[in-house]
Amino acid sequence: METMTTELSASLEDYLESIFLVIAERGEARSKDIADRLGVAASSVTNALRGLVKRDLVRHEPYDLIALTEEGERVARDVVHRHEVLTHFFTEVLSVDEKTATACACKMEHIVGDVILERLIAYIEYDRSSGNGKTTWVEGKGFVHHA
Amino acid sequence: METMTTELSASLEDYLESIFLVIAERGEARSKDIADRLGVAASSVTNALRGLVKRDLVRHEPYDLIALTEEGERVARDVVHRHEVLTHFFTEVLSVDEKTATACACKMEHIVGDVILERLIAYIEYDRSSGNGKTTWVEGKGFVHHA
DNA sequence: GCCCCTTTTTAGACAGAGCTAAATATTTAT
DNA sequence: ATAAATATTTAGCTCTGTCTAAAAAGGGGC
Repeated sequence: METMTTELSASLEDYLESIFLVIAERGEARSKDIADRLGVAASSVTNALRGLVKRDLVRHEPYDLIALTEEGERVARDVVHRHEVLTHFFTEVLSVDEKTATACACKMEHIVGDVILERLIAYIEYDRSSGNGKTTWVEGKGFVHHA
Repeated sequence: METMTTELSASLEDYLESIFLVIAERGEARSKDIADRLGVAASSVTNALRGLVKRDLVRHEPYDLIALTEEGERVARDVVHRHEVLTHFFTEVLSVDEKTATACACKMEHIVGDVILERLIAYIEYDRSSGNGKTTWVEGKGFVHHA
């Protein structure tokens, strides 16, 4: 049957996410933007684009702008979503600093599955809508609940 | 200077962890045990051992048992620790089922840094020593606090 | 002591993802 | 309009980490 859609690698997810974000920020995306953002060589982008085009997640003619397909945009949004939920959880619930939170989210976004993501979202919500007091991180004490 | 200790890869961390656990369980570890546990070919283990020996994390003479160096044991314990904390957090705090928790922990253990790990530990402790009531996951409702 | 079975290692291939250098397009500025 | 600057692609290399097949080592039973 060969409908075997190989699972998207962490690397390709990163490229896809970058393309999505660059388009969101600048209206269009070229190779160089992606290379700069990811800190890789331009040729690595060309290379990754081949993989993404092959999987029908990206549309791209040589030397032209980079565009996402419907499916590509869907997947990209999903990665971004995972990234945001994780960052949020780390900063809001665990009181971790932005930089550390983002760094970890960047790697975890390729790993975390639906079930855990759902629970993290629920936990953030629970934490936010604290009708039962607030839990905060206190240096030297750990997490503390204030009524 | 070349004292450049390259960061241990996720893959090598997995091998190291397996060696540690097999030794803990059976008293000794051979190639085959590791291959079976990780579900890889025997030759992949031989290969990985080269990397671990080179980094002085493992002692190994051809055809002989596999042993950890002091440093190797330290690193292995650290990986196992991260694994356990993560699994714990997922099952205890997020009420995720064992299998899903373990699967995610297996990947995250190679990623999560000290700061976040510390916070997770604190959160587990906070959750456990609930002198302020208990927070539990309720299907269809999310997390709920019981006084 | 020797044969057979299992384990381990070697050898060689391959895929993924990165790099540099060189070739080729495109864009911009004079 | 063309030369210079910039961007993109190609070609070829490297490193990990995996695999399979074949060779070599070890261990037991008899």
